[in-house]
Amino acid sequence: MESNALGQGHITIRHVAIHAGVSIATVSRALSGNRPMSPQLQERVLTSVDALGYHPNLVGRALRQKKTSTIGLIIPDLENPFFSALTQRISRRFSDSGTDVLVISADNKLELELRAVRSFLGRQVDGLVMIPCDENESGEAVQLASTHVSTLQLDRFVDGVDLSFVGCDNTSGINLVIAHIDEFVDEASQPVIIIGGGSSTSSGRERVQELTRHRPRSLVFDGDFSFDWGRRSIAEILSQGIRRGTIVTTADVIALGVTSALTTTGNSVPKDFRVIGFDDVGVAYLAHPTLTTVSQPLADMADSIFSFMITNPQSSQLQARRIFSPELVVRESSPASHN
Amino acid sequence: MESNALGQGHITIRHVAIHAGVSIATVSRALSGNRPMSPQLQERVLTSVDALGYHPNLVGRALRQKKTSTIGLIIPDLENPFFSALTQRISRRFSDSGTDVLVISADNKLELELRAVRSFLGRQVDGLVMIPCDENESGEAVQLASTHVSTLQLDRFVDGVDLSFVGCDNTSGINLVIAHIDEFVDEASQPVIIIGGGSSTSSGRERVQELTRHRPRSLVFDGDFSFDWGRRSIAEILSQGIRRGTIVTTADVIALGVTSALTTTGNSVPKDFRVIGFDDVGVAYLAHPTLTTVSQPLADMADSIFSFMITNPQSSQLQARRIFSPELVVRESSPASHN
DNA sequence: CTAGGTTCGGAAAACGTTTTCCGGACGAAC
DNA sequence: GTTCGTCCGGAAAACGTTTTCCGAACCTAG
Repeated sequence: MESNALGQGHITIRHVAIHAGVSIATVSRALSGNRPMSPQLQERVLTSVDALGYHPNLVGRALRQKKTSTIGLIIPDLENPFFSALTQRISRRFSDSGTDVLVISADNKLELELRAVRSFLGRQVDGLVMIPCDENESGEAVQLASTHVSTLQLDRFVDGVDLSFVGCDNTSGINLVIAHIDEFVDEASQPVIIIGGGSSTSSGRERVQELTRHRPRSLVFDGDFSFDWGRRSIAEILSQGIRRGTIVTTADVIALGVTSALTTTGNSVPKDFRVIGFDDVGVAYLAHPTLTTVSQPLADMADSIFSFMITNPQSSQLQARRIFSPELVVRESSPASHN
Repeated sequence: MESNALGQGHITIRHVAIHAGVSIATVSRALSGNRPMSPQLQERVLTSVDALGYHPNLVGRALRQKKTSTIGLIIPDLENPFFSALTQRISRRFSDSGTDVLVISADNKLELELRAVRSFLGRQVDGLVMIPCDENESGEAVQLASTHVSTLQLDRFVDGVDLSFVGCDNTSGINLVIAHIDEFVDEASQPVIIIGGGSSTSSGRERVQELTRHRPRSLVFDGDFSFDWGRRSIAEILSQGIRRGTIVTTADVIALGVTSALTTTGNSVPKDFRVIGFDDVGVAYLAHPTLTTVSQPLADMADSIFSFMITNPQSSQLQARRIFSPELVVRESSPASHN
């Protein structure tokens, strides 16, 4: 395959310079437009570039410029559709900007998360966006990142670290849910069944906290952000003899597992159990029944991340906290007032 | 945040050398273990490394070593759960290997795909794995990649490019589906309704081709690999007055949209329509009804990619074609023989 | 005691860029 | 005709590593 005309390795700027009969500096300038030059000379250089199929080595460039035109994105779990949607939106937002977004999945493991941070730092990313795995245990990783590069926490934050953050207002999101539930006369002010997903993440904890604040005597089950936990939680609930109620989950993935397990076991949604999710991932409206949930403004969040990364001077101390307001989307799993 | 003890930028190997009172070369060797050295000296160096919080600049290393310990992965659409599952498996497989997997999403756009290739090549990845967006139009990107770095096509391949490939045997997968359908006496050898997802991808095309080979008079609808296309296709089918049949889709995402639209419009699955997917993504068994589908051996595929990338000498011409056999998973959307 | 080998640390080259600095050529102004 | 800018191209330094090469020191064997 090596279609390289010259004997040895890759084609470098030096080869182009020789081919065009100019200096290395000239080639660099012709390509970058960094300094004006005579059009015919530039033309000559560009012809050589094309002829040789030269592509600049970004590693060399990065070393010299101390800048990689790259930001890192660390995701706890790519299989969580909320995170993959977020990833997609962020990439899309950056796609025209000249810096590209490199993604590493931490697979929900603290060790891998830390390794990902180290890797990105070593690779000299210009910025780092991370969704921390754990509110407490991810401190080391986040701390390390933030001391070396402009870092942004996304969706979840780490306790004690005073660092920039982009996310949604979980409290107000839950308040929308509560207000919605209160429309049902039979359920108003009654305890609910709360199925949480990892109280060791800030967003998971915040959502559960706000729920229990409004409905103190609620039943709380805690697991992780997965379909499977949703399923398993229902097994537990049914085994406790519970046969009806309003189930509020802290993520759509959980809610989908919940409705699946409920209908499989012959329980009706929303007749026996109302189910409410959070995030509004794409599959939420495909579920059967379609899922009432709280929708996060992904595009706005991506915009915010973008402007933070682009405009933020490297070592700027300014800590932005951009909290976005979510919206309630009522669907079949907990239909509106008419009960 | 810059906790850097010295005035200027980052801590380099030079700072460590000065701090430990040794040469740069010694620091490098102490860290890499590249050449044996007296334990006490090594100890001294490592102490300085810790004291200063030094982390090697991988850009510098990469430039020198002509190797980045990195492979690139280009995904057409991260929101497609099959691709995100695949991504997750691949990352996981590489996680202990010292090379990390960087992901870029092409957002189903040829232009972004090409840009991603260029970016990865410029960044000197040691290998490139890509799921091409389009069987014909992605040729340029794949070609470009393959002339510069050891490249692997995944799940889909590009026409005309003779290049290594890892994927599943779509033909045998569809044959499993056909055999399954033939168990229904009322449907045996009857035409089916085929809902394809982009005949401009090799896997999409292969699946539809094999289906029409067995069921020549089938109705074929072609769209893309998305939930939404699944939904829309049903609108079209119903508008044609079709009220029962066996629907075979070429991807679970489509099938999920299909079942969703069917149940929403009051049609029963599997009573009126049987629905069959492909891929066996995580949500397939959460759907209502749970989805019959063809399961791809993701872990085996990830293993194969790993060994190709690790063992494959850079410019080795050997073209591996690792085709894995999928398995049929029968669930509620097209229950087994008893009809 | 010397010759030869082995060990181990340092100086410096190399990787592929960008960019600073320098110097030559040219034009204009006095 | 000299001087001063201005323009434009090249030489070379710099970025942070790794690795080759060299040389000093020490040890062993003859």
